[in-house]
Amino acid sequence: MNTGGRPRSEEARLAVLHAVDDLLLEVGYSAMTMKSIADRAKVSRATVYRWWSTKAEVLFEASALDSVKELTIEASGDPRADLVAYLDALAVFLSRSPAGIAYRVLLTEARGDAAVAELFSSRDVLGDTSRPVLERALPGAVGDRVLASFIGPVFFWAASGRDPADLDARELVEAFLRSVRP
Amino acid sequence: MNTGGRPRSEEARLAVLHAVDDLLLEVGYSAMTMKSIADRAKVSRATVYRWWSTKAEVLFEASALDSVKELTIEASGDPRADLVAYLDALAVFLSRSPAGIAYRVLLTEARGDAAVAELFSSRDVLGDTSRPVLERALPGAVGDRVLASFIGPVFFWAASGRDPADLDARELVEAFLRSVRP
Amino acid sequence: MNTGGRPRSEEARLAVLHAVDDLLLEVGYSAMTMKSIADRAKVSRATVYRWWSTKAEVLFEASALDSVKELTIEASGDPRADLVAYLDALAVFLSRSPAGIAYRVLLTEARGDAAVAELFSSRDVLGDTSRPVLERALPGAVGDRVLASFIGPVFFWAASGRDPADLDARELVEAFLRSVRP
Amino acid sequence: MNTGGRPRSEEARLAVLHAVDDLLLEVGYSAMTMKSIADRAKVSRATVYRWWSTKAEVLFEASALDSVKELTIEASGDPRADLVAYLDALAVFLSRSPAGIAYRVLLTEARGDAAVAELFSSRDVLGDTSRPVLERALPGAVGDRVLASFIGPVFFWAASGRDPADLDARELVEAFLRSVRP
DNA sequence: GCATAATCGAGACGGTACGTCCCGTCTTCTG
DNA sequence: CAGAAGACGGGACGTACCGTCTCGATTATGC
Repeated sequence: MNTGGRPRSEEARLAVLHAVDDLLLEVGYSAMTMKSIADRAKVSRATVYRWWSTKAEVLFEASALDSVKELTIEASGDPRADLVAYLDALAVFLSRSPAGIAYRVLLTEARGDAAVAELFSSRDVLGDTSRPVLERALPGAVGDRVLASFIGPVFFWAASGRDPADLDARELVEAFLRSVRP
Repeated sequence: MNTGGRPRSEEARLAVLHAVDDLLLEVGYSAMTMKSIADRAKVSRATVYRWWSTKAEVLFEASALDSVKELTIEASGDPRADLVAYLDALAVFLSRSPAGIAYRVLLTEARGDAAVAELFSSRDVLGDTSRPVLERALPGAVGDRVLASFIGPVFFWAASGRDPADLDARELVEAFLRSVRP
Repeated sequence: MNTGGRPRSEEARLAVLHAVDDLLLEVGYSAMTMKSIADRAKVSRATVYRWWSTKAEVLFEASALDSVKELTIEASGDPRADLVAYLDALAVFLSRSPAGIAYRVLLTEARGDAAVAELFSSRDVLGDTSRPVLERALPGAVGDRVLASFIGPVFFWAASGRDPADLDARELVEAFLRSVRP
Repeated sequence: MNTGGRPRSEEARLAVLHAVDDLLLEVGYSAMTMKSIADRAKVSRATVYRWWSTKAEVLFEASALDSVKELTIEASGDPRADLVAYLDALAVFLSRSPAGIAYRVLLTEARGDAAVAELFSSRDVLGDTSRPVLERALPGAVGDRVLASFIGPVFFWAASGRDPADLDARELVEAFLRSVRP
């Protein structure tokens, strides 16, 4: 058996992923086309299609790694400070980071596009990154409801286009903690 | 003076708005095209363009009226019950109602499309409808932060595709009230 | 029986006919639209359609009168000079006059458009105007073949875009006369 | 160096040229649209536009080769017979042949459309094909005036919709020769 | 070193939506 | 009634992108 053939160009792969990041910020999701991605990456259109079926897929791969990286909070020893740090990171992520913008866009796309929904089924970025932080502060009490109460306010703030700088994460965490501990 | 001209067809207007509602649910926002709207509404494409510039605009008009209607909670005399009713209505709105789906999609579209962002600047549906209900329960204390804490959890729940039936609005309201009243 | 009603506006009629003449020269036949005619004539589109079915019809009416006028040669007493005068008039008509341009365009349109062909069946402008002049020079000898020999060279000259000033009508008439009188 | 790219489809090219020929006869020039050409040729509209800017350009290419072919008269040894043969061919060409119809239509279109006029500047089909035949009969005497006298009558005959069968080419040639040789 | 094989670029292909323009018809108001 | 205004359904315009394809050129592997 011949396992030969020219190997995939890592250079091309990275060029595409970076192009997608750039274009998302510059022109937005709907104005970003497979053609504009290929042109920006200086790669042929066929090369993009060879490795990704849709722009949602490219975008997902482009943001997946960054998402976890940007939302991972090291344990500082002070669980309450970690919660504040997480919300701060989340606010910036959802409002400013290409990966976070991509996350919001793809989440919206997921409704009405089963292929995109499928991408999310394998990985719950916000849940996976927030749960450890929450567990440190509230051991054993972290269900979906509590998680939504923690993340929701910041998520809504970012989604509705408000400035993350106007958020007071410390105040939000205190309110959150009051809400779970009567 | 001649004020002439054939009057606008109300029939055509409504057909378009209904077509948009239908298509949003059936095929989703990005697969919905101006052509498919016109075809579904049995209206010429030019007629759609005559009155709306983009599909975002049609969608906004189609959902604006319904949005307020679906989120308006009559004062029952029990402010706490009204909060519960609002969150229930909000969960259904964001997860199931065409108007609510449209709201989420347009909000995402607003980032990176100034024209869509402009549409929202004139009308803050969630704020306008929730603020009166909150004011009845917490007179004088309703800033943006409090509003985000109230709405956020449900918004996140719906945005991440979770079932609104699994939400316990009563519990959410109690947690919310604990968070604001130390 | 009611014979009342507002009478047709002669002003509008003339405005349309002049607009057609102007547009034919300025933008050519195919770029001339019913809308541009109406706009140029400062007349409503419906008014144009009320009196003419197609732009070919307007053009025909606009050029019919002028055509005969421009090609009618008074008998000078010298039949040969009249032939020269006719060819000179014909060259200018076909190359420069709006009516003549219209004539050539409509003649081409006639092939493949029965409605336009119909317009010509009632009136043979070139035949009607040239025949009397020819009869004066060659009594009794004017068949279609002779007429074609007389008109043809100038017609071809104009049709192929050559300058009418480069034509020597006197020489053409002499050649023509040599050709018919052995 | 990469000179790559999928090669042009000769099949598509011919399908378009034939479609144009067919449509010209069936529906005429103005009713022939770029869309109808593409549909008839079973080719995408973009493919037509990729290679030709306007329907005039397609039509020109479709008729150019045939035009010369249909109007080329082999020297028979009898110059006078060759002139008759040319006029016969010309009459059929202008009245019946798709290429000839196209020639007449484009010539009319050339007035008022500089792009079409440009097409003709590179190639004078009637002049190029008739001049050699004329030179054999009248060596050294073939100017534009003589050429117009030779071609004009047949051109007018065809342009005004008369039947080419009613033309007597032999008689026309004799008249022509009388006109040039006193 | 030389076939094999997969990648890469370039760019044509059939297709579809875009937003615009004009078609010819209509509906309403004004003169 | 005529005429102006202008909306209507329809359809072609020329452009852009879709996803697929067919090339020649390149870069690995394995004989």
